[in-house]
Parts: sequence; structure tokens; C-alpha cells
Amino acid sequence: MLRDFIKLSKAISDETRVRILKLLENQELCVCQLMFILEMGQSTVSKHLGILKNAGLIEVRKDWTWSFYKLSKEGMNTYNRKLLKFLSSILNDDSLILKDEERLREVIKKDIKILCNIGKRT
Amino acid sequence: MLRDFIKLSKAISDETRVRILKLLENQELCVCQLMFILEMGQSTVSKHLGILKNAGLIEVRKDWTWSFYKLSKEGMNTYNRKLLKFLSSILNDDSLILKDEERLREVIKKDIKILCNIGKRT
DNA sequence: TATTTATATCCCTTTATCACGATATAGTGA
DNA sequence: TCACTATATCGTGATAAAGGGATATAAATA
Repeated sequence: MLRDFIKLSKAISDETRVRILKLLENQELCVCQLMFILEMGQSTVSKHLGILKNAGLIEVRKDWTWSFYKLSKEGMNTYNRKLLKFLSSILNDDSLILKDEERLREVIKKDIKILCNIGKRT
Repeated sequence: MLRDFIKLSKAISDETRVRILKLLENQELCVCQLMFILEMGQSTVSKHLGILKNAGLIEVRKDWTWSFYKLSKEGMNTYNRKLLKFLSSILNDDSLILKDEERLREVIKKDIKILCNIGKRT
């Protein structure tokens, strides 16, 4: 349906959301980890994740007190599957994407408990 | 580059522009023909065509007094080529797209000179 | 040259989107 | 139960996009 396609298309028409998708290609991440990498407020990150989830591109896994987001694997329609595959093939040498991945490597070295508290006090 | 991808993505994040692209899959069309099919004002159609052209998805051919738009063939980057191919594979059974193609068949039966005058007086 | 025609551009109004702070919710641990 | 934490949602102001009328431009024609 055209409306579904537009919804999907709008979901990826935002720099922050593309950055999130590219980050999630590496591994699942929680909101506070993304806050740290993207240097954005909690409500902003959460809303972007909501839009991506609503478009069916990502899914959540609740673990302890954190919500871990990852790229959708199952139950995806044709558009979404093709799109994620396409996305994974592009932008891998983009400077901003590379910078984000650099920051991702920092993040996964830190204890998530400490990181999220740091994130909260900035 | 991420910015280019976002620009492309925004270009296809609008129902009217996707309808235009799907119409141009059939054949090249001028502004007044699109006005008739889409039932939209001249400035609106022209602006959408400008956005698609700016994103590199379509190109113009001036013939007589008309500007005929068609899908880009050459000089396209990877994103655009892949995207147009993807677009051609989807939405072909969407009701609105089918309705547009129905209307397209009407349009190409008419003399373009008469059609464009009709379009102007509505 | 003056006029008509097709299209592009400008301007305005309405609507959508983004980012953020504040608040709500839901689960954890004391 | 009460405080704490991670996330979601609400409200708001700023910016961007959509649609359309009015105007500008450029080519064709009288």
C-alpha cells in the first residue's frame, strides 16, 4: 500500500534515524547508549526509536531495566526487508557514520550502568 | 553521503511524488498532463517535479512549448538507480496507482493541445 | 512587437516534523 | 511501600514542507 511505503520512507528520511539504523547494524543498543553516541536528549532518542519501531524496522527486547533495540528480523514485509538490506550496503564510508561507530566502540567498552548515569548528568 | 541519501529519501516521502514516479514508469509526461491526472494545481505539480529533478530522479526534455519529464537514465548515482529499480517492483497493485494509470490511459488518448487548455480552465 | 501558452518561481496559509523540558509509567531494590 | 531508574509520552516553540493563487519568464505565434 502506498501509505505504508510513505510511512517507511518518512521513517528513513531523517539523519538521526539513519544513524540509529546504521548503529543497530553493529549490535543492539539501549536508549541511554544511543543518547551518549548521538549526543541527544532522552525524549528525542526515544521518539526516533518509536518512529522506527512503528515503521516495523526495529524491535525491542526488555532486559532488566533497559529496552534494547535491534533491527527487525522476522515478520517484516517486503519493503522493510529490502530496505534494511539496501541500507546495510550503503553509507559505510560516510564520515558521520564512521564517527558514530567510533563512539559505539567507546560505549561498548563501558559498563552500561555507569554510562547511563553519566548520560543522565549531562 | 548521508545528506544525499536523506535528500533522496525525502524526495520519495510524499504521496504525490511517488504517484508521479509511478506514472513516469509508463511514459514521459508534461506538467499539464500530470495536472489532469493528479487533479492538482500547476504550481504544485511543477514544484514536485522540481524536487524530483533536484534529487536526480527525473530529467526534462523540452519539446516545442512543453517540458516532458521522464525517469533519469544516465548519470545517476547508485542510490538513485537502485531506488528507481526498487520502486518499479512495488506498488503496482495499489489502488491509487492503478487509478492514476487508468487516468493516464485517458490522457494519452487526448490531443495534448486540447487537454492542456482543459486543464487550464478548471 | 504584442499576445498567448506552458512552466517556474514567489508568497502566503496550513499542517507536519524536530528537539527539548516536564511529566507519566513501569520495573527494581531497599 | 517508597525512592530510584530507564523509557515513553505530552506540550511547546522553531523550522520545514505542502498546496494554491499570483506573478515572472521564455518560447511560439499572430
